[in-house]
Amino acid sequence: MATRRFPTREELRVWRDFIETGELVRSAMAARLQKDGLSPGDYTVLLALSEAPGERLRSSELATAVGWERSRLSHHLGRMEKRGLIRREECLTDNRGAEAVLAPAGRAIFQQVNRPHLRDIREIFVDALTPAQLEAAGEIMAALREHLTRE
Amino acid sequence: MATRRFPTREELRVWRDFIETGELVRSAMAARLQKDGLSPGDYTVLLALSEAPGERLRSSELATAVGWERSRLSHHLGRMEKRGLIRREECLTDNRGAEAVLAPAGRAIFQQVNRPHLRDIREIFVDALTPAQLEAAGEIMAALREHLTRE
DNA sequence: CCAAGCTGATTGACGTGTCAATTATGCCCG
DNA sequence: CGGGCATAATTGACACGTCAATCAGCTTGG
Repeated sequence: MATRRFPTREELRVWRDFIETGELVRSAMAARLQKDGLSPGDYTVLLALSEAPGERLRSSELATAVGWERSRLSHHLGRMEKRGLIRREECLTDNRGAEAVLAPAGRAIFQQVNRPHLRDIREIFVDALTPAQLEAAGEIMAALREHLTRE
Repeated sequence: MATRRFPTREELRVWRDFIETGELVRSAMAARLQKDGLSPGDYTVLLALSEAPGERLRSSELATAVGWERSRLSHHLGRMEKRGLIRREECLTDNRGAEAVLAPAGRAIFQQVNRPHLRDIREIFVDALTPAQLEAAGEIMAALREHLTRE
């Protein structure tokens, strides 16, 4: 079969569903986190720092750990620092470097939020799908990623 | 089997893959549209207006057509108007109302961008998946949506 | 050694999205 | 008819993300 130039109506429908449902799911999760005053980004950063040795990471390591651009992380850490969730310290081994350190308030809110958040993942995502669908979802995401990075 | 309290490691992996892959795919598409100077939001609005009778819609109809909150639409239309992509006119039948009208520049850019965009959907999304995966994706999105609105 | 270039991180400008407040008009009931 | 409530839309404040520019410190080849 020759490569079709344009998607069919049905393919287009699935594409739009993919985009819109993704937005719906993310915003549903964001709303739940927001009740405890955290954004999804906040949670991501707090999780990474919580798991890091000494609850601290170089900015660049943190950036690759969460898959963000440096600049995005820098802005986000600035906001989190202002709220007292993290501290910034200079790096001893490289004077250019900066380290982000989990602050007490950050540790406290993370511990308070983590288990409810895991339950929310189950309620919003896992419980919505059959085991077969969940497996298929994993494969679909892998295929999309693979295809994207292959270009 | 009793309802598990927390997701398993594998379920968590799929959840994170779902979120991250969604972001990857959306940003890949955004990058392609950006080459023609359009954001995904711009495209959505231009598409809706192009298909509307008279290439015009009441703000509230446009909002429900694209599934946005009023306020978001208002901000976005403001930016698009500043760039000359749309015009705003008063509504004759309801003095509170406003209509968004496709401007010549908006029509031109949309016609220029639409076919390449459809090709991009095929390249980024459709071509990455087998027909079975595409069908499964549709069902998974439907299940997630259904589950969300059911709460 | 030291200038040139690379790397780590921050900053500013700007587009985008949400929430709450505001403005203006329509509509209904007493 | 007119006070009160609903509705249409906008606005302002702020969080978030990207891009390009910047700055400081490391590193290396001539």
